[in-house]
Amino acid sequence: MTKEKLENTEIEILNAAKEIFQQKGMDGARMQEIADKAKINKALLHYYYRSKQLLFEAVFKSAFSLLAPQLNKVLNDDSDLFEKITKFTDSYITFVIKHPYLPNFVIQELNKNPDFVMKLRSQENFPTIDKFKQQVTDAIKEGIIKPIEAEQLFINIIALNLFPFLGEPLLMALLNVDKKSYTQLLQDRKAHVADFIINAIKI
Amino acid sequence: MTKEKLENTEIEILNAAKEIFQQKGMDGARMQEIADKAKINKALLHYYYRSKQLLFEAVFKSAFSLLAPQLNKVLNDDSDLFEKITKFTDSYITFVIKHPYLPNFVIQELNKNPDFVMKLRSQENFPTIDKFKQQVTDAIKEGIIKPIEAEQLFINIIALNLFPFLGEPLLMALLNVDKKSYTQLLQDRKAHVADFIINAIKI
DNA sequence: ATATTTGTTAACCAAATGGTTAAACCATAT
DNA sequence: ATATGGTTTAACCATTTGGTTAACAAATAT
Repeated sequence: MTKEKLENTEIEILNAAKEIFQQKGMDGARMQEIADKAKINKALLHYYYRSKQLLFEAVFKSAFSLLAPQLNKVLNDDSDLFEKITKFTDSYITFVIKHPYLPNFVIQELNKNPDFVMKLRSQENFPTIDKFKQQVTDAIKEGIIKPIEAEQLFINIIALNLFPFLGEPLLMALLNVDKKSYTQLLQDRKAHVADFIINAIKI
Repeated sequence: MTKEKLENTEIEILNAAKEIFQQKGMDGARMQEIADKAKINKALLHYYYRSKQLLFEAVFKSAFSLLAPQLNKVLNDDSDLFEKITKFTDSYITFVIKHPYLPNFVIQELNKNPDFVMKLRSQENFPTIDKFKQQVTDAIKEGIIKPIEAEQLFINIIALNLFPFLGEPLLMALLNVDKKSYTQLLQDRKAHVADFIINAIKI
């Protein structure tokens, strides 16, 4: 079928582009390599996506729309503060195992092109901190946690969860462990990080 | 003087290369741009550094040799555990203000080329975790801090301090703050992060 | 003084790269 | 069967890019 073939090709290109862009970044990626991975002629890339820049943006938006729900688990989930910290910490590692290059890719390309953020803000479902802020304020008022800025707490949660993946090669070298031990270390963090955070803030 | 001129040019090239490579990465950097910034002819880059790869490696090693002492403040400083956490947290932000692109650059290029780590390990002064590990073990034995793996604690300290810079554009967007407010937030972290860590581990 | 080594440049080169074109292919509607 | 529309390809193109060359300039050694 024409329609099916079309969608297949278009999706095949996007998938190939995701792999290449996420591993090599905008600058390191080659259109020919994406075409090879998608097993199509290079001209087809332009037929469907016009230019490298537009293909890249499609990949980036798609990547961010996978990351956003993860962040929303902290920012806009209904569960109790401690519970959501535990849940996020536990589920995030699963997410990264499924998309190993994604968080690094998003952060890296955002750093290289900070104005890019604008294009995301307008997007549906862009995470906001308001609800989380209210939740932290309430928890403080109720005497459940020590006074802390919601922004700082949020940064801490994200930092403790994302950084071990962003800094993997550096940390592996500093800790002098191989890939297998490091993976074990990351698994141990599931139990460790939530405790660490909760200990830091609970009264 | 020849000697002076030579060293001047060579250093001028390295400085220009640092700026360009650290901002644009290996793939995004252009030899011509580096030459322009150093105000010399492009051929001189090759005269002094042979190839883009070698020039890049010189920049990378130089960058890492600036970062290493920072990490050693956590790993190999003689001061008391709580004190060194406070000192590191406080001094790290000053370091990053002086070298804004450096940590991101090191982590990014290490991710893109993990075998690169080998070239660093052999380097003089490469940080190791042994001393810190002993210190944590002792502090636990003395009942000063709760049981915790030294590796996890180290990752946490580095994560909480590095991530706000690595993820700056992302965090600015999520927190919906401008550059000025974000800088203020980072300043506030000087007081906040050490407390956060110490609260999490002290008995 | 002059030969020699070192530093610097303009011009050049081959390969790679993003992008285009024109023709072929192929499913479907008439 | 055939005209029509979107889909796919091989060949091509202009530009960019890392790197080289040969000649010139400047310093140092003899």
